[in-house]
Amino acid sequence: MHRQLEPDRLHLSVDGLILTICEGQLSVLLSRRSHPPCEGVWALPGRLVALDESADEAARQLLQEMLPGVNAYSEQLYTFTRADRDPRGRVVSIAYLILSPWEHLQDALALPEVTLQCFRIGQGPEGIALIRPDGHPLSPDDLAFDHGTILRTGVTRLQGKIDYTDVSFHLLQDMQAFSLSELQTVFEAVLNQSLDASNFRRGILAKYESIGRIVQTSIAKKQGRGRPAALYRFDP
Amino acid sequence: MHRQLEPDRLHLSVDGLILTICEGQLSVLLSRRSHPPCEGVWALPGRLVALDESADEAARQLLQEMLPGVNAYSEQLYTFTRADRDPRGRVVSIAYLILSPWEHLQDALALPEVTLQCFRIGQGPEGIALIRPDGHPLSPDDLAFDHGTILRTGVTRLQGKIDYTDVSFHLLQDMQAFSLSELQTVFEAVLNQSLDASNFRRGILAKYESIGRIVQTSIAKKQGRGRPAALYRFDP
DNA sequence: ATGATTATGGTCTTTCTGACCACAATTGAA
DNA sequence: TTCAATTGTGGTCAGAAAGACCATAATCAT
Repeated sequence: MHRQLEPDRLHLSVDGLILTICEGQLSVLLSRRSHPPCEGVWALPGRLVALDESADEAARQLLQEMLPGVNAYSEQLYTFTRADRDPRGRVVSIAYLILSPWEHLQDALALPEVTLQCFRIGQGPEGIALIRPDGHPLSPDDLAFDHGTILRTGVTRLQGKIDYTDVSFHLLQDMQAFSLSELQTVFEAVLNQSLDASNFRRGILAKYESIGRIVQTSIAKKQGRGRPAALYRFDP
Repeated sequence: MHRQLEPDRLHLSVDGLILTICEGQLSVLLSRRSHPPCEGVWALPGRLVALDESADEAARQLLQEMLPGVNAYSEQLYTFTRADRDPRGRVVSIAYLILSPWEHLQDALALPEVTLQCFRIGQGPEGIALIRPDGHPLSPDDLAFDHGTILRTGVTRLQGKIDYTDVSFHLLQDMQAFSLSELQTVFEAVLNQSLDASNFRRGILAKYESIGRIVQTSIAKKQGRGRPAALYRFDP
């Protein structure tokens, strides 16, 4: 896996920015590097692209290796090409924005061979910060290589497209049976602001129910306190 | 320039999707390939990325080579990585969306060493088509490699961000002295629909004049027929 | 002068948005 | 059991924004 990179050659890698909503907070999965460079530093999971595979395939393969069994939404985010971004040599990285419900990730993270850890993404007026599982804060700039830039780019992109695309549904535990409050939680975590429940529901239903992309399955969920929520199904 | 690509190695290139508004129509600059593969076929201008330069630098360099003296707006569009996209071998291409006022391009296109040609982009219900300078139509799929896909991706992206970013101003002849009709022409060409002049002006001024990004230079342009238009300056 | 043309400002109606309230349906505590 | 707290759902209402449309201003061609 950690074979030497040849100098004077261009290498292509994919890096996965795996985002999820954990306990109501936007979070990212990071792995601690076990080899130089940046040994011991937290980084996005990455992988070299083989000569016969596309970047999309490589990203899917990466996900398979890092989180066996997880089938997540994935889209190309941006390509990072600074010549000095990797001290080993010329490595161009195509970053992928990967979205998955926390419940799916949880199972994979429990596997012994999986080394990824979940960091909360705190969003303040000065930008974003990472909160380690033990509560310790971390700056994006503390990540390996230019992964802090990738993180910021990805979060901004996600925020930018959450309300004119369908990405939010891929962060739901089950897009075939979700309540509007669950969807609202996704929006609030991504945008880092609370939304009015009534207006939110009106907006979502106007956008999706009128064209049949969302239908009420009329099954009432009976769980926590409060009135049980109606469940909906999303048509991707 | 057309040195052999080595097999079993990954090559990185940048392709430039140079868009402009020519005679009120969205247009793209293409070059006819003079060497195999795809000899004689129209293609986006492209260039290999050197080992010591970033893709942004390579794109700027490409522009310098193809259109000396033109200083255009440029942003990364998407990275195309299909393993079989180039018959010569493994070539990953980072596409750049490049926007320039037609008046600037015109000067460069007149130079004898410049071989680019301007194609109108016709937008119908079935997608886009290219109109050669001689009036002959051409499908995007007739372009070399996957350049048709790049073209479609770029046009869609431009349309998507024209009304929440500042890209439109980079298609104006002079963003330091333009009339609102000129800006409206840009919008109409990109979106391929006519807009109400009154509502358009209200929208633009509300978005930009209130925060000082646009200021009226109060110089009246005296040219064609009709009432002379007030000129504005855009602060980038 | 006169009509055609383009620019600009305004109205009016409809739609969308945000703030807010009322009530429904559940749970947990008194 | 009753009541308070909690969560979900529907509605109102005012203000903002968007779209259709008209009126007028300032130029040019004839």
